[in-house]
Amino acid sequence: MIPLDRYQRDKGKPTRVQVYAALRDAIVRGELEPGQQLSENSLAGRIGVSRTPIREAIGRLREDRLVETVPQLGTFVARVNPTAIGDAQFIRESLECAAIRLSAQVAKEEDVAELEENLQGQDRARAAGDLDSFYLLDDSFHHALCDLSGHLSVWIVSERAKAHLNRIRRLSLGMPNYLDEMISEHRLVLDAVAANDPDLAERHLREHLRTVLREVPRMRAEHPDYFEGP
Amino acid sequence: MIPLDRYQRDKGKPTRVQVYAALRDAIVRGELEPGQQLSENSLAGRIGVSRTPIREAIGRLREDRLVETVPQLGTFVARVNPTAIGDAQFIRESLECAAIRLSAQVAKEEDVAELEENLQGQDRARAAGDLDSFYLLDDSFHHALCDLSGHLSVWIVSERAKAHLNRIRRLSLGMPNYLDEMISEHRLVLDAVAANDPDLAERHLREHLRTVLREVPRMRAEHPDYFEGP
DNA sequence: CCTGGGATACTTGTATACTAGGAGCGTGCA
DNA sequence: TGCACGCTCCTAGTATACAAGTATCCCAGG
Repeated sequence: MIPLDRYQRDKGKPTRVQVYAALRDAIVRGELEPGQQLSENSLAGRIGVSRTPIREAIGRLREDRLVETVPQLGTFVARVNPTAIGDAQFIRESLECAAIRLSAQVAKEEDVAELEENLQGQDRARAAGDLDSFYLLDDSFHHALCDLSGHLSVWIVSERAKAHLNRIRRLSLGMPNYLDEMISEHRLVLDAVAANDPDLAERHLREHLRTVLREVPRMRAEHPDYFEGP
Repeated sequence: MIPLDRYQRDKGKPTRVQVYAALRDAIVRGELEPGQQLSENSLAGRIGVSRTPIREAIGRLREDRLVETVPQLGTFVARVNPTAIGDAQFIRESLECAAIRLSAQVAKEEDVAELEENLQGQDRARAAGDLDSFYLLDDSFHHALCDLSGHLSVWIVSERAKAHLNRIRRLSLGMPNYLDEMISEHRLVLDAVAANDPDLAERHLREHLRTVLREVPRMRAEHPDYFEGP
């Protein structure tokens, strides 16, 4: 259930970081369902380490608001919070749009070539219907665009802040025509960056990011138990 | 040396959160100097709790990049990293400027009145030469402006991301005329918000935030041991 | 049949014991 | 004198033991 092996190739005892990555991924991918309880003891037993590293991993998840823990009672996978999604979207949009303005100004041919290759990979993943690969390529695409700005820590901050948003993103991939839309929007963004046009790049990126957000109501209708509150 | 009592009024055993807040404050205020070693054992003994809550607090500080730990060797207060400052400034600027655009659109009279009161407090703190109070009021001012946007988690993310920047901010307060400059810039921002002018508010805020950044070279000249690498 | 109380089996939080590894110093040998 | 080896102490990392609190189930009693 917890895809630890994806983050732990060396087969030694997993570290807290690997435990964190595995749990986070399992939550974002929906393998651990909202509301489900995460027992430190059973996780420790199943993974084969003591409670200490498990606790540290859960502590990070708590800061990401991916889990909620009630003292002396239990730790539970958080439901998706619509307010948190809105906030995450705002943060993501602010950071990525600001970054891409710089990126568009400094992008060299080789940078564009690399992004181009990624984009073709997205096309292949779509043709193969491989949602997992597409999700990873999508992330790499935005990550690379962000890093081009030179502010490497922006992606790190953004990544942690948009955990709730990622859960929606992951869910949305199954919608019909959604991948086509994503790819053609990525194309527009990349072309603007290649043309070193910050204004156009920002506009297309902002539009693209909001496409994701527009899926929220549909996701909520399809997976009502994923969401919390009003 | 560690002002734990500032975060722990009830005199019970301090929690990990209180330990984190106290250590973070001590580092930002410069009471714990860059390069200084933080021993989990001695901290635990001095504060009167076991290593476990200390470790969790140090774990968060590590994520903030305020400390660096070398396994089996020790944990050390990080030196201020110029790259980290640049990144923090970029993140802060992106988030706060985006937020204030919304804030300026929705600000009501009572919001402005509250900010006005804060601003007068800043004036009193300047007159009294009370840097600590000024720093707190400055933070509240930006915090309140940010929250007006409705995206409450923006401040939380920004706060954690700009830890390195805060260390500079705190150092800069001693510069002559610096407080006057801060206050008059706050005035410009607040007036633009009161006038519900997003563009003007953003422009003044961006200008204000960069004033802080301009102090970095001077701080580096005065406290060379605070900084790392080129 | 319904309700109340208590044992019990969980939970997280904290404290402590143990492990592995690096730093530094002192001693002994060349 | 200088270098090298080894011992000792300290570190973080991990495992385990203990404490405190909550939900649940079962049984007794009305």
